Formats: sequence, structure tokens, C-alpha cells
Amino acid sequence: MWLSTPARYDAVVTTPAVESDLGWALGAVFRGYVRSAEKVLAHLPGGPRGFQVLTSATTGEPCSQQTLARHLGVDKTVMTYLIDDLERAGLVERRPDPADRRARLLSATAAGRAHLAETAAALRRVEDEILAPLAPAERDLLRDLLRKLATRQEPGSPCEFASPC
Amino acid sequence: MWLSTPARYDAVVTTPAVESDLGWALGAVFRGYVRSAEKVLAHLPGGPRGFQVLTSATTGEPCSQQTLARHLGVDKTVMTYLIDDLERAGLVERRPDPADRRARLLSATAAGRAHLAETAAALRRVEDEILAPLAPAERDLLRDLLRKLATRQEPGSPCEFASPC
DNA sequence: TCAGATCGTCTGTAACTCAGACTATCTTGC
DNA sequence: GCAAGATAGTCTGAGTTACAGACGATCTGA
Repeated sequence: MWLSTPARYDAVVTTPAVESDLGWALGAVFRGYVRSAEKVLAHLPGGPRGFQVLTSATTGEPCSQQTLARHLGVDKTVMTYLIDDLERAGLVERRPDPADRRARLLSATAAGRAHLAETAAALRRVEDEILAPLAPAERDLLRDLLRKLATRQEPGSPCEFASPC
Repeated sequence: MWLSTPARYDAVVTTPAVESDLGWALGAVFRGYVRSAEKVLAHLPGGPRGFQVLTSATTGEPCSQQTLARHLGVDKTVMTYLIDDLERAGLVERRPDPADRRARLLSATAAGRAHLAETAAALRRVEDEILAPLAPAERDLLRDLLRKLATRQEPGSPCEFASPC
């Protein structure tokens, strides 16, 4: 059947071009984002992931390393040295959790918050640059759609990803 | 200034939660996609990237390894052993480019096209699973927006990403 | 024809990921 | 109160991966 079917016909009917593959588009955009973000975040320990840790440490109530690791999608061992670097730079600090002495609560220092404020502004400009091909309304739409997916797609519990801490 | 401003105020005004970070959402969705796709593509050499190579080798005219590498966002040395594996599995084949004897044109074998057809169907189901939190219209919208970005965001030449070969 | 660029390959090094062990601590059941 | 198992964070080591650089073959332009 496959051998007798003309190749051109196959291509059109059963095998879509790679551009229509969600994975390809997702990967291409993600790579572009990381590459651009790394330039802006070069001075921040941990790059884009360090930025996300710092953001999480600043907003909301302090949370444990492991919870944060799950939320950001990094291994717990990676989280250890990610925080090591940020702490060494004086941007975040680990405090023992009074309710559980095994755990450390992560919170940003004043320097960390100041650093985050200016970095977030620069990153926002990078995001706009990346989203430039889209109309303003489309940009907001894309952000919303991605956020909606990201906060629900954890397979085990539907909202694990959504709960920051 | 930073020290005298209440933390809560900082958080609301200048430091958005990580969930509003495009990079976080993009990363979370991308990780989820790769994790799901790898299950379906476990039997295919190279996993998701092998799938994209096979897809590109099937659709359109045959193209060189380097062009394909740029298009898929992988290093040329990675592309070499990626194709090695696919060729060893009998799914693609390298042919010398008659117009440039340095280059190899990549094309899928009949077995490769058959393999791709069934794998693409399975992958499409995975994609729908991942996009499940969205309404049907939103899914198409997200695909379109991502494709629009992916085909235009290459910094050097705006359409380099878009041109498959 | 010659210099420089390019294609694909190979090699080695650097970086990264992740399983597993370990200590300290919490929780549960008795 | 105590023992057994689970969990948080850290550390180590093994395995994988990415990527710079060199290389031969070939193309292109002067």
C-alpha cells in the first residue's frame, strides 16, 4: 500500500510538514526565548532558571526548595546549587522553616528584590521583542493560552503546577 | 527606597508572579510536551527530534543536513549521529547531492514513511491530550500563534526558520 | 589556479541531568 | 514514649549530552 502510493500523495495526505508539528513550533519558540533571555540574564546566577527562582522567592509567601523545584520543573539536586549561587550573590536567603526543621524557606533579600525589579523590566522588553510578529491582542492571547496550559497540564494532580507553594 | 517600601507592595507593583512569566509558561508546556512525546516516540531513534528529522525527510524536497539542522535547532554534529541512527534503522537514507558533492540529501525510505504515518497519528493524539485544557478553537489558535512565531523569530534573517530547505 | 568558505564527520572536553546514598527530621502506629 | 517508615536537603558519581575545534573533501570567487 505504501509502496504503491505516490510519494507526493503521501506527503500531502498523511504526513504534514514539520512546521505543523506542535512540538517543533514549541521547541523553536522556546529555544528563541532562552537564547534571548540568556543575554539579558547573563549577570544573574542560573540564568533564566535563576530568574524564576528569584521571582518565586520574591512573590507570595516563602516556600520550600522541593515545592519550588517541582513548580519550576527542575531536579531537587539542581535546585540546591541554583540556590547556592543565588545565595552566594546575596540575592536570596535560606531560613529554617519553623514548622519543619528539615525544610528551608526561601526568600529574596532587599538586594534580590531590587535586582529582580530591573531584570524583570529588561526581560519584559525581550518578551515583547520575541512576540513582535504578533499583534498586541494576539500576544496577550498567547500568554493566556500558555499560562492556562502550564497551570493545568501536570498529569498526576491537575493543579500541582498551578499551586506555587 | 527598596528597604522602606513594604514587601507586599513591591510584590504587587514591580514583581509579577512567576506564572505571568512567558518563559516559565513556555518551559512548563514544553517540558510537558517532551515528556509525553517521548513515551509515544520511544521506539523511534532520536525521540522527538528523530521524529522531526523523519518528518522533514518525508515532506517537501530533500534537503541538506546542515539546512535541516538549522531548521530544527540542533547542532550539526548532533544531526550527524541523529541521522546515523535513523539510517541504521532503515528509515531514512543519505544520497549525494548531484549539485554539490560535499552535501548529502536526506530522504525517507518507504519504511520510514510508513513508520512516520503511524507515529504521527499517535503523536497527534498526544498533542490533543496536552491541549485538553483548551477549547477546540483555542487549540487551533495556539497552534497558529506558535507557528507564526516559530517561522519568524530567527534573529539573523527573519525567514530562515521558515524556509524548510 | 589559488585562497577562502562550506559540508559532513570525528574527537575530546565541558556541562548538564539524575539516580542513589546520607543525615536530620517528621509522621504514624503501637 | 518509641520504633519504623517517609520526607527535606545535600552530596557524589555515573551516564548523557552539547559543542568547539580540527579535518578532508569540495565549492566559489578572484
